[in-house]
Amino acid sequence: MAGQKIRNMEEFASVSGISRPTVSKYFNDPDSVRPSTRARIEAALEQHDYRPNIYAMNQNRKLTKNVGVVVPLLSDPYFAEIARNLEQRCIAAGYRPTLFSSHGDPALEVEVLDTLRSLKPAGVLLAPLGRASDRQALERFCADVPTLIFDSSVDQIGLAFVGSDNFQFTAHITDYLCRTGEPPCFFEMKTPANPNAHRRRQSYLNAMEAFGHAPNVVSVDGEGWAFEEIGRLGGHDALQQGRFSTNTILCSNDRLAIGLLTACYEQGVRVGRGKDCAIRVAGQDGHPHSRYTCPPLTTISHNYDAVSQTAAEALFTAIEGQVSPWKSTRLEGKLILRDSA
Amino acid sequence: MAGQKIRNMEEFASVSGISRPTVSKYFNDPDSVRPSTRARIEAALEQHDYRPNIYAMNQNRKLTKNVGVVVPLLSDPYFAEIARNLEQRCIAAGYRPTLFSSHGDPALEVEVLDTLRSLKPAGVLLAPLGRASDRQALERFCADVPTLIFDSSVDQIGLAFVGSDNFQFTAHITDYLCRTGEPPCFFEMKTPANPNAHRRRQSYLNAMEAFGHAPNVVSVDGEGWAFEEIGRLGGHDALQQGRFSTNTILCSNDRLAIGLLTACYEQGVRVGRGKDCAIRVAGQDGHPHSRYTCPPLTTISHNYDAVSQTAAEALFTAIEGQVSPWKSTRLEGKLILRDSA
DNA sequence: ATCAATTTTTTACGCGCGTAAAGAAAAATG
DNA sequence: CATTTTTCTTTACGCGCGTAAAAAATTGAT
Repeated sequence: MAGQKIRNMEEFASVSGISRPTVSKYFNDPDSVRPSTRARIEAALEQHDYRPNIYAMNQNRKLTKNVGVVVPLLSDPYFAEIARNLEQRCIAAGYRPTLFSSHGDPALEVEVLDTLRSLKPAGVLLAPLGRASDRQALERFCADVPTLIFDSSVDQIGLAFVGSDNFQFTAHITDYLCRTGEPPCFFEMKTPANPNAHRRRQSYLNAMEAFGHAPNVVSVDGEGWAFEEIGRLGGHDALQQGRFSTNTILCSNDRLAIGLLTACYEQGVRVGRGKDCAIRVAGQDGHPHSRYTCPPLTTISHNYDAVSQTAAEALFTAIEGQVSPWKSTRLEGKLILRDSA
Repeated sequence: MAGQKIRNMEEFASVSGISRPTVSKYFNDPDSVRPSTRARIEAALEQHDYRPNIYAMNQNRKLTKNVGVVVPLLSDPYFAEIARNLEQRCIAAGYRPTLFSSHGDPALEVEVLDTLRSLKPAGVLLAPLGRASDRQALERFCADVPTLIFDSSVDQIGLAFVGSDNFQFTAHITDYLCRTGEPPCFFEMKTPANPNAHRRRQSYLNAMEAFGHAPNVVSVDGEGWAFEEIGRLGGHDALQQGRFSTNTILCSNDRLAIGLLTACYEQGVRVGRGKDCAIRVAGQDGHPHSRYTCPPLTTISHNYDAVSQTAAEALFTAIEGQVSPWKSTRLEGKLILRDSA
């Protein structure tokens, strides 16, 4: 860190003893220059700490190294966690990730895509809002920008889809619940934000039929992304009205389950698999918080690492020129047994 | 949206009938041109949807419209929520926010600041990691970039500090607990990540002295930002070893309380203010999740809106030229009574 | 209508870098 | 060693826009 301050690549090139175009080439891809040249540049880099002006860089490059990461709701730790994971993978692969959240609002999602477009990203990892998304806006965006859809699939949009196998999720945990006690009721939102919810309900119905049990879907009112509150209020209603036909409740997702647990507590209904417990409650997602509910929540967890790795790698190979047909990858979840069911 | 595609400001200027420098002036500040001119530009804007190239824009502007928002841990819904709030305020004020998280890692925090520096932001809203932060790196950054520190104060760095009044927080809730039952023990991490924790402990000691009660600080081991797990494990130990001298526990923060509640559940200790409950537990922060614990957590909540509004406005006025001396603003919290205490 | 103040137009340059082309130098090959 | 291949240097242009300066046009008030 000695020497005078470097103002631009011209100056840096001269102190490093390499021509500017070669230095430019190095910053675009360090492997594209001879090892000895690379060493000289990196030696100079250590002495003079210079960083290329990203604005001048991106202005002329046909493709930037920017990658957008978009999630529907960043205040949901599940998305925050997966976003963090994706972010790290982008950095490791030499890209510059930028994080966006639609905050549950379709209009904001469109705005995010517009902002993203002006960033001229090399690619985008997008978890759409789902049902509320502006389909056409998504399609137009995907036509312009290499976009990989994750978490929640919308038609056959983008380069590919990577997410969890919701059928397997629900089939697996329904199976577990049936084998260990009364068959579950299914607790869900009447108008879920996320298309995954429909798959889970269908999978529940299939699994129950396979077992020869009568299904019981309890759908509760509520719009938006405040799932806990929807689960709590809906849970109160359902409990008071005796809408649960068995002592076991499988929730469409963990956040709904968390709200339902609160409702149970508030009604004095003991939850768990102990003798003294009235009902069992299970969730789905492996939400970061599910470990700390009371009782800790039995759930089926996304394979966070595998989903984000598959998604990131698929995007990167697409960016780097590999053309492959649209593909949907759905990864299995892992049952996490805790005290609630 | 008719007409041919606009490639650059030159073309847009010609279709709008205004000269390019004036159009440029408009995009920099719509109010800087005559209303009639502005109307003509905006009319053209509706017909031709053109957006200036942000890279070319930012390259030459002395000051960009970028604002960095940095939080220590985005997967903590508290920070996610405040980040969302700040983001919206930036957009409303005509800035372009970019969100960063240090993910609890001091090295990452430094990297974030480096990345941010190359974005040449007009200003930064920074919630530092706290104790683990690289003080020197923070100072250097603040010397280069107008930075407003929020949530957790580090010396007298940056333009100003805006956060909550931790003394008031703890004094207020300690007061409540003392008046409604046994005086509280104080449950905290031995080596807290955040300097606010020290203020809260001190405030607890002061309050207890004022009441003439003997204080009892229970400090538990654990490094990092997995507060729930630290609270759970520490809670198990403390409960088993009988380290709580009264039936009331005030936790240094809500996430620790959430972990402690789980420990209580796992040990079969009933929490709440009912006759059949063994202990009372209270938290501090008004964490988004605190409503849904079992029992719902009594806590003292940050004034999210006021903190983010004060922080954002202070930054904007500083960016817009107002020089004012360093100042610390600490906002009071509001007690939220629920069933846990 | 007249004059001053404000705003816009015209003209021109530069920002920092990508990138293309042609020639020089270095490395690899035989 | 001569030859081919690869890499680097030199030179040069352009990207899209900010911005400065001087001239022209518009506005507002007298």
